[in-house]
Amino acid sequence: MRYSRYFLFTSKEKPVGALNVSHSTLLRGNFISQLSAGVYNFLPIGFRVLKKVWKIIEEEMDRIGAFEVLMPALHPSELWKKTGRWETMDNVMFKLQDKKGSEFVLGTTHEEIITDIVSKFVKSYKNLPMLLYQIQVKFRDEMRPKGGLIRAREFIMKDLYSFHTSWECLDRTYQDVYNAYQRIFRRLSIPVEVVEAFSGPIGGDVSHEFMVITNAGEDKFAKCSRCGYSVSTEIAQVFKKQINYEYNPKRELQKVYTPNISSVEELVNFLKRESKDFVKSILYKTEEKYVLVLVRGDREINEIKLSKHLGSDLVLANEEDFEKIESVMGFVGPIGLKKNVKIISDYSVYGLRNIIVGANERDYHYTGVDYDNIPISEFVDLSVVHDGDPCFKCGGEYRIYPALELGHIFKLGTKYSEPLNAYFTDKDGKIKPIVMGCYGIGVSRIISAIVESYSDENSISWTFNSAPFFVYLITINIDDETQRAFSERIYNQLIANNLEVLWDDRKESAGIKFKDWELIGVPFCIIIGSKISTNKVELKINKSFAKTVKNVDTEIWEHLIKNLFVDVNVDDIISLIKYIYVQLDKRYNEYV
RNA sequence: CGGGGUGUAGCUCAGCCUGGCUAGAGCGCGUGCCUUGGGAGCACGAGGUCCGCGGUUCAAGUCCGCGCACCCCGACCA
Repeated sequence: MRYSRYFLFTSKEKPVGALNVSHSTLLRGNFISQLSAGVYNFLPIGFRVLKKVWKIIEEEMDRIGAFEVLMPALHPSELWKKTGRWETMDNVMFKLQDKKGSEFVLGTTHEEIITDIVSKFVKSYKNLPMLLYQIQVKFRDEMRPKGGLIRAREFIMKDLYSFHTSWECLDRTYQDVYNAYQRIFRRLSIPVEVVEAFSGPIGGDVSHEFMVITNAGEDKFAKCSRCGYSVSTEIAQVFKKQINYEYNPKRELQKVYTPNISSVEELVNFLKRESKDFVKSILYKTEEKYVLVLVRGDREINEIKLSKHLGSDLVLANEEDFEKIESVMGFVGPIGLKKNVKIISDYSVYGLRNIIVGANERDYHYTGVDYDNIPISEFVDLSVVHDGDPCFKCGGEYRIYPALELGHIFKLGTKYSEPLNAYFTDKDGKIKPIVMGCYGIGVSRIISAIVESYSDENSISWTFNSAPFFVYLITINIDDETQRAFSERIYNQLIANNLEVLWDDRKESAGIKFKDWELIGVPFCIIIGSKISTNKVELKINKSFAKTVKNVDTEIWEHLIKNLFVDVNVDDIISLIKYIYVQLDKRYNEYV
């Protein structure tokens, strides 16, 4: 590709509103451009990267025997109503109507559609298991899109669905997909952490997330520094026997006047105490009763854990509910509750003395409360995991990492096959619901993840399998006939050897070309300049890319650094680049 | 969905408070000269629905109302 003819318009100015490296550099490098909030164009060079990632995913899906399909983005409402998600996913759906007034939705995900397809054709155990996937655009009306491709309203996703006669069969496929995902991320050189996860509204029991550690992400996970157990902070449990008890000296129980002060922050200031000296009391309503949940003031209740413990959906109590239990919103507490309300507490409250709680009376709190004077019916693990908490598996210490979710795999069971009537006839002639799994990868998000993992403010560093070109060829002075002619020979030879090259043949100053090479993030740079008169051509390697090369193969690395200046011999230059390309190709694509 | 902010040249922004004649700058773009190993220099030039609609006024980019879009913080979120 000749830069002078290409659709490539880089910018040296940092775009306003681009808060993280990937958003900023992808815009500056002209990989993407914004059409609307959370809606992006993939421009030619960005689309090249997308297709590279796409290809790796296709190869790994093929390898586990999945077949690629392409489903519509426009879905009639019927199927979504059958599974109930027309209502439960309403907050992220783009809904629309046709001219007749029939309702449609732009696909947020495709369980309904794929299950419908399979239900129509797959009727026998002989055709199971069956794996189908697609790489396609998804629509989610996020309240707040941000970070460029990281949280978009229209984005590209790989979604695989598997169909089975039994859970045992599903388990095997789940493991296959797990391994395939590991291979995909390894081939793209993305350092992922596999994390036990909450399955959320997609449903099902078991799930794993593939996360990359970065501040640009919006998720967190906890990892034990001793045993390595990784788990989403949404569900991370703590080891119950090792709570960090906080003992304060014992004091008299006192009722104190705290006018209009109900939040922990306000109380901290007003009473000159620390947030861990308070116990938050939150009143929940379950189907049949009220439950008051206690947690130390510097912690937050994890509603997923709480709901699981109570075995019921949760609703926060409202003003009316507080009247019913004769307490006051904002001043509720576990001492002197008039009505019988079940009180359960997070472990973090165990052992606390001289703590502060609401007095169930407007503008009053109790101080000097001891944990064993509160009628707590049980201590349970109910709070959001913190850095340093004891690991559920081994009692070691959790560390909390900020992360970006790239993939998520679920065992769905029959959640979709039953309502959508996807049944098969088994060997024994019995009709049974198909057992399903589903597996997603955020394809466009992967592009941001690669940039976040390896790049800085002014330069991207694509990995071997994601780079839009392998070689960036710079001709310092295109008006110099010797330089131009030599560059052209190199250019043609690179193409003849299937080495993807972007030739910066513009009539621009040298600095612009170097900066663009760095910004665009191509692994190799060949520089044809005035040193051609002393028979030398310079090779450069993207710094961050060099590190990845060094990590995977020191031999290739040694070979490289010996040859940063090479003699003007087209064949030698081409064979050097080709050699490195072939070695890396083997390393990343054959022996993974 | 709550709070805050912004909308003027392709991009980044000034001008608005205190209404007034031909709406500016830097970058980018075009032409010419010069230059070619780290985003050069000089000269000339093109480029505007001042977000939209309505109102006030002799007069609106500027003041008022409504709407739309985008950005930020929070809540929410496979």
